[in-house]
Amino acid sequence: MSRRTETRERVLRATVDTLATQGYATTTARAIATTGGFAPGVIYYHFEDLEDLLLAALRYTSDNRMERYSIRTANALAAGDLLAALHELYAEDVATGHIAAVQELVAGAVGSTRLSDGVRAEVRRWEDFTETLLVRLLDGTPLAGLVPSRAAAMAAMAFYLGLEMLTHLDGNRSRAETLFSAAGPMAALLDALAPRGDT
Amino acid sequence: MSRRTETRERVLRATVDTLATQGYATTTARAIATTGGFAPGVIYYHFEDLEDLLLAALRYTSDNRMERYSIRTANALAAGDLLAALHELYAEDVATGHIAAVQELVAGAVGSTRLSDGVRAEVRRWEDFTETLLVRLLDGTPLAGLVPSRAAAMAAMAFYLGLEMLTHLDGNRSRAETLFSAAGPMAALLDALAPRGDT
Amino acid sequence: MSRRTETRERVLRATVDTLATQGYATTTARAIATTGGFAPGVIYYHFEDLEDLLLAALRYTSDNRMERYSIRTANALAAGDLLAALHELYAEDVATGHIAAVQELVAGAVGSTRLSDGVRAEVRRWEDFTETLLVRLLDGTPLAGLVPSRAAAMAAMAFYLGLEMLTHLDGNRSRAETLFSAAGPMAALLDALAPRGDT
Amino acid sequence: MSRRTETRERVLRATVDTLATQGYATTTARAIATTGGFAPGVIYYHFEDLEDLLLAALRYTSDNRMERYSIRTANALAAGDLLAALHELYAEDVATGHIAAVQELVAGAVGSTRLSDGVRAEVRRWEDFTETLLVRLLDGTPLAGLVPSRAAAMAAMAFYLGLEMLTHLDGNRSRAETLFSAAGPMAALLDALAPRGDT
DNA sequence: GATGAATGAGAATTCATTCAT
DNA sequence: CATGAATGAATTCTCATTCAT
Repeated sequence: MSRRTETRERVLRATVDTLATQGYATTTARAIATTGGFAPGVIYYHFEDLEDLLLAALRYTSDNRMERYSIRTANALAAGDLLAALHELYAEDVATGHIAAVQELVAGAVGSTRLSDGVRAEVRRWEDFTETLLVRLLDGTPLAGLVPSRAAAMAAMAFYLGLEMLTHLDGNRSRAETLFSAAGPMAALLDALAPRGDT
Repeated sequence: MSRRTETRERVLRATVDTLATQGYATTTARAIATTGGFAPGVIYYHFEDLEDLLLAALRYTSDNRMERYSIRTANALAAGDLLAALHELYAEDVATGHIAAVQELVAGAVGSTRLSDGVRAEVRRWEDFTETLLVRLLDGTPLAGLVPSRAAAMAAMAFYLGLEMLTHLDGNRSRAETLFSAAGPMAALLDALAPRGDT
Repeated sequence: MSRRTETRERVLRATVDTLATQGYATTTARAIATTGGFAPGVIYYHFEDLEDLLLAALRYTSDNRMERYSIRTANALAAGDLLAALHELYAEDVATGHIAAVQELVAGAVGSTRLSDGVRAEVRRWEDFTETLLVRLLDGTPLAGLVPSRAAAMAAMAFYLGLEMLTHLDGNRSRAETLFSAAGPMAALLDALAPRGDT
Repeated sequence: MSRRTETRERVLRATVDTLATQGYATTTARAIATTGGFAPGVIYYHFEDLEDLLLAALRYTSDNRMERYSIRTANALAAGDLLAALHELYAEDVATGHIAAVQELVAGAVGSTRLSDGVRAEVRRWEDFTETLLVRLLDGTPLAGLVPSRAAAMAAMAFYLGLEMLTHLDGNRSRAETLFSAAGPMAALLDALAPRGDT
C-alpha cells in the first residue's frame, strides 16, 4: 500500500471513529485530525472538503462491512443461524463504530443535498442487501406471500438505525442484547415453520 | 397567557420548526430567531443558553404530543382502532414537525451530557407510554405472555425514530404510508385472536 | 446618524485606507479590522462578505469623490481653471487614499466576476463624467471635431490609473507634480485657441 | 540549453501565464505548478521562494520583450512607422501575456519592499527605453523643445499600464484598438511637421 | 534533479453570547 | 421586555514551504 493510500485510510478511520464517538455536529476537521493524530491540512490534501471526506468515510466503512456481511451470512440459511450471524455482525458493527457513524451521517445529512444524496445511495444498497436476505429467509415458509419484502427491508433498516440511536443515547448496549434474546424464540418458531432440507 | 409566556412559546415553536426543517447542526440561535421573526437576544432573555432552549423545546413539543396521544388512544382498545389512531397521530407528528425535531435532538445529543440526559428522560417517558399501550393491547391475547413488553416498547420507539430518519432522508413520506398499509392485515389478525367484550 | 450607519462608515473608511496603504492582496478582513480598530466579526455583521465590502467601499469613496469633482469643476470652464481644479482634486484623491484604493481594486478585480462587474460599472461612471468634462472643454476649439471624446475619456482614465500605479510604486508624488507642471503650458495654449466669452 | 535551464524556463513561463490569466492574488505556488504541469516542489528547487520567482519572471518576460522592442523599433524612425511597430509589438505583448503579467506585478508589489524594489528597477529600464525612443522621434520637430522627455516617457508608461488595467477589466481588447486608430492621424500630423531626409 | 505528501500558519466566515439602549 | 450591534472564539479551508523518497 502506497504512502498516499495509507494516509488516506488513516484519515477515513479517524473520521469514522470521530463520528462514532463524538457525533455529527462535533466531527469537525480539527476533531478528526486530533483523533487520527495528523494535521488538519492533511484532510484537504486528500479530500475535496469535509463533505467529501464524510461521504468517503461512509463508503469506506460501508464497503468493509458489506463484505463481512456477505461472507458471514452466505451460509446462514436457517433463521436461527442467521440470527446468530447477525448477532455477531452487530457486535462487530458496534466495535468498529460502523453503525454509530452511519447513524450520525444519516441524521446529519439533513440540509446538505450532496451529503444526503450520497447517504441515500448507501442506505439503498443496504436495503437491497437486507431484502435479498429476507426473501431467502422467508422462501418456503407460510410468510413468504404475506410479507411485502421491500417494505420489510425498509422497516428492518429503520429499526436498526433507530436502535443504534437509542443505544447511543443510553450509553450502553443492553437494549440490543435484550432484543437479540427476545428474537431467539421467534427464530426458532420460524425455523419450525420452514422444513428445509439443508438444516 | 401573559406576554412573557406568549413570547416564550413563540421561541419554542420557532425552535421546533427550525430543528424539523433545517436539522440539528443548522439550528443556530440566529436561524431560530429568523424562523420566528424575533431578535436573537430574545432567546437569552428567556433561556439560559441554546442547550437549555433545545431541551425546553423538546419538552414543549413532547408535552403537547403526549397529551394528544393520551386523549386519542384512550378509547382505541382494539388493534384496528389503535392502528387508525396511531396513523392519525403520526400525520400530526409530521405536520407539527414533532418527530423530525425529536429525531434531530436524539441524534444531536451525542456528545453533550446535559442535552443527552434531558433527551434520555423524555425518551423514557415515551417508552413508558408505549409500554402501557402495548400491555393493554396484548392483554387477553395469546401473545400476552410471549412478548416482553419493555423490550417491545423499546423496539417500537427505535423503529419509529429510525423510520423518521429514513423518511427525512428520502424527503417523502411514502415509506411510512407503505408500512401503515402493511400493518393493516396484522392488526386485523390480532383483533381476530382477541375476543374482547368491549368492542 | 444611527449607530449602525456610523459603524458601517467606519468599516468602509478602514477598507479604503487599508486598500490604499497595503494593497489588494494584503487587504484581508483581519487587516481591515486592525486598521479600523474593530473586531473582524463586525465586517460580517454589516456586509455579506469581503467582496461585498470591497464593492461597497469602492462605491463609498467613489460617491464622495464624484460629488466633490462635480462641485469643484462646475465653474472651471477654461482649460487653465480646469487644470487648477484637477490639480486640487488630485491632491484630495491622494490624501483620502481614493485613487490608491480604486487602482488596487481595478487591478485586484481580475478573476472575480462579481467584483469586476462592480468595478467596471464604477469605472464607466467616471468615464462618462470625464467625457462630459472633455466635451465642454473642447467645445468651440479647433480640436472639437478632431478628438473622439469617448476614446479620449478612456485614455484619460487609463492614464490616471496608470499614473497612480507608478506613483504608488515609487512611493513619492513627484511624478504627478512633474506632469501637472508640464501640462500648464498646454492648457494656456488651449485657452489661446478658444476665445470664450466667459474668460 | 541544459536540463536545468530548461525546467527553469518552464517555471518562468508558467508564472507569467498564471499572472496574466489569473491575476496576482491567485498566482499561488500550486496554481503555477498546475499551469506548467510540474510539481510544486520544483519551484523551490530553482527559486528561493515565491517572491524570488515572481521577480525572476518579471525579468524574464521583460528581457524577452525588450529585445523584441529594440529590434522592431530600430528602423522605425518616422512617427507613422513607429506607430505601426508599436501596434505590432502591443499585439505581441498581449499574446505573450507580457503586459498583463507586468501590470499584475506592478499592482501587486504594493506592500512588499523586495518585490517593489525589483519591479521599480524594471519599470525604470522601460522608462529609459521609452525616453530614448521619444527623443529620437521628436528630434528635429518643433515639439523637441516643448516636451519634457522624461515626463513624457513616464506618462507613456503610465498610460500603457493603465490601458492594460482597463482592458483586462473589460475582458476585450477593443479599447486599445480604438486608441491605436485614433493615434493614426496624429502620427501623420507629426510626420508632416518633421521633414526628415532619412525616410 | 524531481516528486508529491505533509505541515502549520493564517485566511474567510459563522456563531453563541453579551450588553447598551 | 425586547432589540440589534458587537465580540471573540471556533470552523472550514488555502497556501507557502519543507522534506523523505
